[in-house]
Amino acid sequence: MASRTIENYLKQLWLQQQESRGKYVPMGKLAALVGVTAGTATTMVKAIADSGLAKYAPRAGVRLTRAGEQLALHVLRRHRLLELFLVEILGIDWSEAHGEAEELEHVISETVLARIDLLLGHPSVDPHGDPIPSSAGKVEAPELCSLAELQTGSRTVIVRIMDQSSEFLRFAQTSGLVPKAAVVIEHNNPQAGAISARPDGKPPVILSMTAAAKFLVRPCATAGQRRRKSS
Amino acid sequence: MASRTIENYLKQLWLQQQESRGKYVPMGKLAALVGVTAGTATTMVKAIADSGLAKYAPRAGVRLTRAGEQLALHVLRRHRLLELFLVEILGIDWSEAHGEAEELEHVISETVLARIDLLLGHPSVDPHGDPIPSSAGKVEAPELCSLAELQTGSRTVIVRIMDQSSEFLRFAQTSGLVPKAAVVIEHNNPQAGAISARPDGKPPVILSMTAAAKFLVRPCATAGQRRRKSS
DNA sequence: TAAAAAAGTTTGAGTACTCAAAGTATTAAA
DNA sequence: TTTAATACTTTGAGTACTCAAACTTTTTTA
Ligand SMILES: [Mn+2]
Ligand SMILES: [Mn+2]
Ligand SMILES: [Mn+2]
Ligand SMILES: [Mn+2]
Repeated sequence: MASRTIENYLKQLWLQQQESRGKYVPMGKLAALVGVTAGTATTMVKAIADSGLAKYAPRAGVRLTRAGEQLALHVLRRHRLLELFLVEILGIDWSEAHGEAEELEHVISETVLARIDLLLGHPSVDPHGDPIPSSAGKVEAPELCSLAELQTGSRTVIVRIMDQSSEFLRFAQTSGLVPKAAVVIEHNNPQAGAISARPDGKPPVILSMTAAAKFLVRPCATAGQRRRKSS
Repeated sequence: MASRTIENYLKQLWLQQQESRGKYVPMGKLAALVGVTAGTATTMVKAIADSGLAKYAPRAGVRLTRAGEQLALHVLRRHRLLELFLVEILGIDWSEAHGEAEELEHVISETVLARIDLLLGHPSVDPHGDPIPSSAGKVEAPELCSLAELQTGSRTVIVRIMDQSSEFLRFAQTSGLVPKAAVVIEHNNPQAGAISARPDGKPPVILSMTAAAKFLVRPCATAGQRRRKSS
């Protein structure tokens, strides 16, 4: 069994590989994500590579092997099921669930995980809209566009939030920008570099393009155009 | 914050001190409970004593200080609330709950613990009938007698089981000897060294005195005599 | 009471991390 | 194209455990 330290490295690696479409993750990036110095990351990555969970290319970066990916997805499944469980069953605040799950993900047994999964009705997404990998280690993340890409007058529904920090999540919650919330884009002038989005039954919220890009939505169709089919 | 290693030492120390009425716990005993060699226990105990959580008397043993006791009770509270939670909410088997809780007790936050406590309705005993320490660090364990002490013909109710091993718990469960079960003592001849107890609606179970002593009951009044008042 | 057994302690070494600081390779700037 | 900045790696050392084996003290047995 992988130690909790290694589980954290693998999970961050998987998450980062999603961002940078399969490219080698640079050491500095990984070190920052895990919260250690670059030297520590280098040492650990070499050990991880030796156990066959990743491929290490000196001075280029690291990439998970198939085995490493599977293990990472197992950890991610535990993390996301736990987040949902904490929010739905225990009533823990949305913004705190991530931090709690970060610890619990390493000590929950398969038995307990299976009961949680059952109790939640085999859910497919966590409280932030992130997909929950199956127990067989599969995830399907549909292509989504963000609030930043929608034109003035569009109506859409938020499905996923791409930031786990409790400050951002608290802001999102008080603004009403939560998964399943219907939203109208009141203004999106590319020149302004900011948009105004109004969640159903709430006052409009002003967002920078950076902030708006963190809210993934569906459907993507904008006011003037119909969107082409996507997988 | 105490590491999970130290939390385990403290908890075992507290549990053992209950058995041996406050006497110093010998190193060998502690080592066996924690599952390390005597040398390791000696080293760790010296460190624990240095941080003020225990008093170490070389070649005599260890004893918790007030601070150590409080910390131990906090761990025990987490352990027992978790056991009940695992059984009641997640439907984990009675015999497995202890092992699961052994890991979880070190990573649950105060926030999550408070929610579990609330969800369970501030319970006072765990699934084995062990009392749950209050958040202020108080436990009251009423004086109880065991099945072994009852005379032939006595009727009583099981309230607590003094063995956490999953084999013993499975045996207890299939026999019907669980907390809250009503039991009649069919035979208890001191010369035989074994008793026969019949749980309500179940066939009688033969128990050695050692096994019978693990089932704590109330009331203690036997067939022929009335029991004197106890605190 | 001396020898043997048991219980406890110390020492030396190993694992699994971690960091700071020094050294090396790669990339960007001048 | 030399120089400087950046990224990465290596080295040496520290923490928090752990064990095996040697040693010491206490208790038992003869
Ligand atoms: Mn984690
Ligand atoms: Mn999440
Ligand atoms: Mn434990
Ligand atoms: Mn218990």
